[in-house]
Amino acid sequence: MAYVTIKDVAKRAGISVSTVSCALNGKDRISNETKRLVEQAVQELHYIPDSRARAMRSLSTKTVGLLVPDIRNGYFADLAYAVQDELSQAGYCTYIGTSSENVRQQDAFIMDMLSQHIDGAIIVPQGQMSDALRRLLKRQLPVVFVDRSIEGVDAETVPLVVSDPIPGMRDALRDMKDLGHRKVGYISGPVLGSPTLQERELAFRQCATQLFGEENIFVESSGFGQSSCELVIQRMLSVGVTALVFGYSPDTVQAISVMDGVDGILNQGMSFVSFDDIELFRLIKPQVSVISQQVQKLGGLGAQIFLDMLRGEKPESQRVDTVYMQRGTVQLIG
Amino acid sequence: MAYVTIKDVAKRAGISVSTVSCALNGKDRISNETKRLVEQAVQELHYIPDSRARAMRSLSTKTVGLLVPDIRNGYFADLAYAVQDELSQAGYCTYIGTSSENVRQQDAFIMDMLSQHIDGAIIVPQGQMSDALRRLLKRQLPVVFVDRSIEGVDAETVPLVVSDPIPGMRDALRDMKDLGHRKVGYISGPVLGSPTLQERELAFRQCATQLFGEENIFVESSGFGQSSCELVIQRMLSVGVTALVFGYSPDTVQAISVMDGVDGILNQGMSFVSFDDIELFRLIKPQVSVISQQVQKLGGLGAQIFLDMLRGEKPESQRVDTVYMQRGTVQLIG
DNA sequence: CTGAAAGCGCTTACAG
DNA sequence: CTGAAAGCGCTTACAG
Repeated sequence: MAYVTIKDVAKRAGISVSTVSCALNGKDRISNETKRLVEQAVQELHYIPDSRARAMRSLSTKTVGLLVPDIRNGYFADLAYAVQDELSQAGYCTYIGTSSENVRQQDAFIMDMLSQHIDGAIIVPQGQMSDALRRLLKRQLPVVFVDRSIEGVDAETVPLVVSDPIPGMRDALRDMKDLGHRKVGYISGPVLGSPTLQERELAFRQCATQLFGEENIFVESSGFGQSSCELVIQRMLSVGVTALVFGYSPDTVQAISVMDGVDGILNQGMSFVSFDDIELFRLIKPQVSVISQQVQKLGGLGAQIFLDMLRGEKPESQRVDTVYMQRGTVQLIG
Repeated sequence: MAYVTIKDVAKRAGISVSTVSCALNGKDRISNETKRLVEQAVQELHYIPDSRARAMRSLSTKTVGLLVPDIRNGYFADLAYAVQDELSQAGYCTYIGTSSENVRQQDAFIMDMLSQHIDGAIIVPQGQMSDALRRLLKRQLPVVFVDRSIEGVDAETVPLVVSDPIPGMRDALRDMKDLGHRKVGYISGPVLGSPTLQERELAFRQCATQLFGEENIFVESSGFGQSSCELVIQRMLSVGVTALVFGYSPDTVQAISVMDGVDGILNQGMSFVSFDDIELFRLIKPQVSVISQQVQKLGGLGAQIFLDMLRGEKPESQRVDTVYMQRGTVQLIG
């Protein structure tokens, strides 16, 4: 079945192509009679405008690219959903791509986007600057970074939508203090090259120092591989730490899995809180206390700022407060 | 920054647009010298062909639509990843859309796809036939249904890639029998209007009857809402059922969550197995025994069949065997 | 209020 | 081996 074109509609309605186009796009003053004719022909023929052809003439393609590290990760799936939801309401079609935390794949996706002439992109960058990313940026298209940033990219040109670790961190640590904990630890994840994780660690240092004193806080600056997980926790215990903050949720998942469940950790006398309110943490018993980044909010806000930029407004970076959700894994000491 | 076009490349290389086009697409016999010239100009100018313009002239847009019920569901995220991976290797760009188990949103996405002139679509249909779906099908574009089917759609025109519940079901039930269970139950989920779930229930009835005898199998034909979950299990226990198969993983998740964890169910004296090998089932302790649909395989196969259709081959529906993965939730009776 | 014409960036026969 | 021309489906000034 061949596609119905605007020509077919014009022929059917007995008027010119340009008039049909105007009628369809609400341009000029078209007589009601003509509008009706067009409407009818469109219905009868099941005409669907070719957005590619349309895009070639107008400046906009009404498509935007969304790049996430991995769509299989529940956190990013939530983010993608929120972004797509917001954009589709504004009439934009979202291309979702997965970089697999891998520059090659990221670049391939960006080049694809570029060749599709997307109107802009929302990106969760990973690692550093890359060729394709540089090219995308040079295009001067609206681009927003969400959840993570890249060193050396000017927040003036690429606004950032990331969460502010402080509020959630502070509340979590206060809760620990209220429950009698005196020494607290932090496991920071693969902090190298991730400004977000670096900032998170800094937030811990600040808040914890204030509440517990510098001599009572302990930080393990890197995440752990399969083997060392129990070791790290043992080490923390041996210096008297009784409550832990996990800065990187995959570490938490691993710890839970390796230590024989949440209870395995608690039974050692270690309370804990994790970043990221992922589904797993809500489903297992006891539920894991978290510092939520409010990812739907991050995504929604990212999309909104993006839409603002499309409208020509000056972009402005935004922070979303993290929120501490008290659940079962921070227990009274002793 | 304005886009670099083929004209710019031609000018830079000092040759005509058509020659550049031919050189780029490997058509005709172009002299090596000319090829080099083009190559160089492309490099210098950072030329990226406009795929929309290209698509308008050729028949294909090199894009395909992928519709899943909800990308936030880990199962579909895995599926989407597998499909996208396979298609991108073949040079196709995948639009991923979420229907939210909602016909309106599904139709909006399909109409979008149609207006983008996708080369075809891979769809996890939900509910019944809809207007937009009918239109998509009428376009005679390659379409493949994955994971679910729709009543009244001819498998000749829309091949189906779904899993075969029998192998996994049989092995699961055998395991139960080996461990001493004599009466088994099945909770089927929202079976109405879902041929896949219906078939799954049938598979249970067949296999279980064979192994345990008709009088020893019990089926609750609908999934449960929040409240009745414990009730259903109690009812099963009261008739002597000691092992359960969940046909619909959201039911399992709910049961685990409501019954205070996996142990909450096991402690009542109820062993169980669930369909779908989702991440959660692997992370909690004890791990949940599952009947896996091998979703990556489903997705990959769906994409392959789709690509076959694009090449003009006759489509053929495929089955993927389910696989029973024995883990901790089927215990020795007594 | 309506239509003829030009052009978006590309490809594809068709001459040369 | 290379180039001029037509055309994909649409929109957008510009006349009328």
